Amino acid sequence: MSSPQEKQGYHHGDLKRSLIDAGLDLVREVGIEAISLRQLAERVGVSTPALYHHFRNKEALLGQLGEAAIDAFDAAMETAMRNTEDDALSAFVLGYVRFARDEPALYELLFGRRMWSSPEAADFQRKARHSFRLQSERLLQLQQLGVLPAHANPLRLAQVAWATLHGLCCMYNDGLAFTAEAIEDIARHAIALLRQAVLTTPPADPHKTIQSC
Amino acid sequence: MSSPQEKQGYHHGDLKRSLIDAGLDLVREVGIEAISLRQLAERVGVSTPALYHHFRNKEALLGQLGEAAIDAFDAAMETAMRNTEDDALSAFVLGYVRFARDEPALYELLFGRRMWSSPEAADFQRKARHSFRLQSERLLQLQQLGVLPAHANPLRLAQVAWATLHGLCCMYNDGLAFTAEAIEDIARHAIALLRQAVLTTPPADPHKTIQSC
DNA sequence: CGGTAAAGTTAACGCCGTTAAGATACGAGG
DNA sequence: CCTCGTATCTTAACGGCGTTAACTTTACCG
Repeated sequence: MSSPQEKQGYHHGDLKRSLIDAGLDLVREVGIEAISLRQLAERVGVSTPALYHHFRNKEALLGQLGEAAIDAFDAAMETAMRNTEDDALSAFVLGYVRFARDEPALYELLFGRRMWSSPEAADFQRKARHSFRLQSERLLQLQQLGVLPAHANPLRLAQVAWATLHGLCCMYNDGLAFTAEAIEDIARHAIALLRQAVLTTPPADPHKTIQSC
Repeated sequence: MSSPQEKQGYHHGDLKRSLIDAGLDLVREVGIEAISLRQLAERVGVSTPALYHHFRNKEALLGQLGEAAIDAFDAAMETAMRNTEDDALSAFVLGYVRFARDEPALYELLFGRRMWSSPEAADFQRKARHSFRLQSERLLQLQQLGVLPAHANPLRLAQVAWATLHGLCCMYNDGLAFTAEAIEDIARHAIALLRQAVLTTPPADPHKTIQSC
C-alpha cells in the first residue's frame, strides 16, 4: 500500500519511471520525430523543466526510451522463437517483421538515425549492439544446425539477411511501399533465398580484398 | 547577359529556383531533419515569409527538393548503367549503393518517411513512383536477358532485391552498422544470392494465399 | 530539530513555422 | 507616359519548441 509510485504531492514519487512509461506511450502515438518534452511533462502532470532533474536533455531521454525498446524487441524475439509452429528460420524472420509492423515507433527507436547519430545515446548504443549480437548468434546457430548452408560466409550471410529484413520493414513503416500482407510474403521469399545460399568465397572484387565489418 | 537570375533589387528575379538550389545545398549540409526555412531564407538573402509566395509550406518545399533528388537519382543510375565495366546487375547494384553513400541527404529525401507520409508531397510521390517503375523495369530486363533466373517470381525477386539494397543503405547512412568498404562487399554477396535465385512458387503459407503488392 | 540537497516551480531566452498587414516594383491598358 | 492592379517582398507578431536561471518546497539525516 505504501508503494512510492502512489505519491502525488509536490514531489512526484517516481517521476523518472513515469516519464519513461508515458514517453513510450507518447512516442507510440505521435512518433519519434513529433514527440515534445512539454507534451510529455503535461501528460505526467509536471512542469517541463522538472524533466531536467532526471535527463540531461531530450536526446538522453530518447536514449532511455530506446533502451526500453531494446527490452521489448528482445522479449518479442524470444517469444517468437519459442512459439515454434514454423521452423526456426521462419520464426526468426516473421518475429522480426511482425515486431517492426506492430510497434513501428519502438522499431524506429531501435534502428532510426536519430538514435545512432546522437552522442548522448551512447548507453543505448552499447546495449543495442549487445542485443544485436545475441540475435545474430541465433542465426549462426541455425547455420550450425543445418538450416542454413554451412559453407556460406557466416558474417556476410547474416548481414545480408539483416539488411533485407531492415529494408523491408523500413519501406513498409515509412509508407514507401508494400501492403501489410505483402510484407510477410516477401519475407518468405527472402527466407527461401537465404536457405539455398551458397555463399562460399565472395564474388571477388578486383580492386579490394578487404573483408571489413 | 540580361538573364533574369541576375537581378537583385526588391524583387529577386527567380527566387523559386534559387530556393531549390540553396535548399539542396543546405539539406546536404545539415540533413533533412535539421533544415530550417529561416536559415534557407537568410542564405538566399531574403526574408522568411517571402518563401510562402512560392511554396505553400515547408512540406511543399521539401516535396520540390525531393523531385530534384529524383532527377539526381535517375541521372546517377543512368550513368551507372552506361559505364558498364561490370556486368549489368553489378552496375545496377553498385550504382544504387554508391548514390546512397555519396548523397545521403538526397537519398533520404527520396526514401525517407518524411516524404512518404506527407500529403503535401503528392506530386513528389507520383514522380518517385514513376522513377521506381523505370528502375524495376531494368531488373526485369536483366531477368529476360538471363542474368537473373527466368523461373523466379519477377515481382517478388525485384522486391527482395530492392529491400536488401535499401536496408543496406539505411543501416550505413544512419550509422547503424557497416563501414564504407563493407557496404560494397555485402552488396556483392547479395548479388551472388540473387543470381542463383530459384524463386518459383512462394514457400506456401498455410494461412493466406493472397499475392498482393 | 535544523540544515542541506534533491525535486519541483515560474519566468525567460532564442530558435522554429506560419500568418497578417503594409511597402515596393513590374507590366498591361488607356 | 502615366496609372492602376497584382505579384512580390517587407516587418511585426503569435504560439510552440528545447533549454537555462533563479526561486520554492519537500525529504532526509545528523
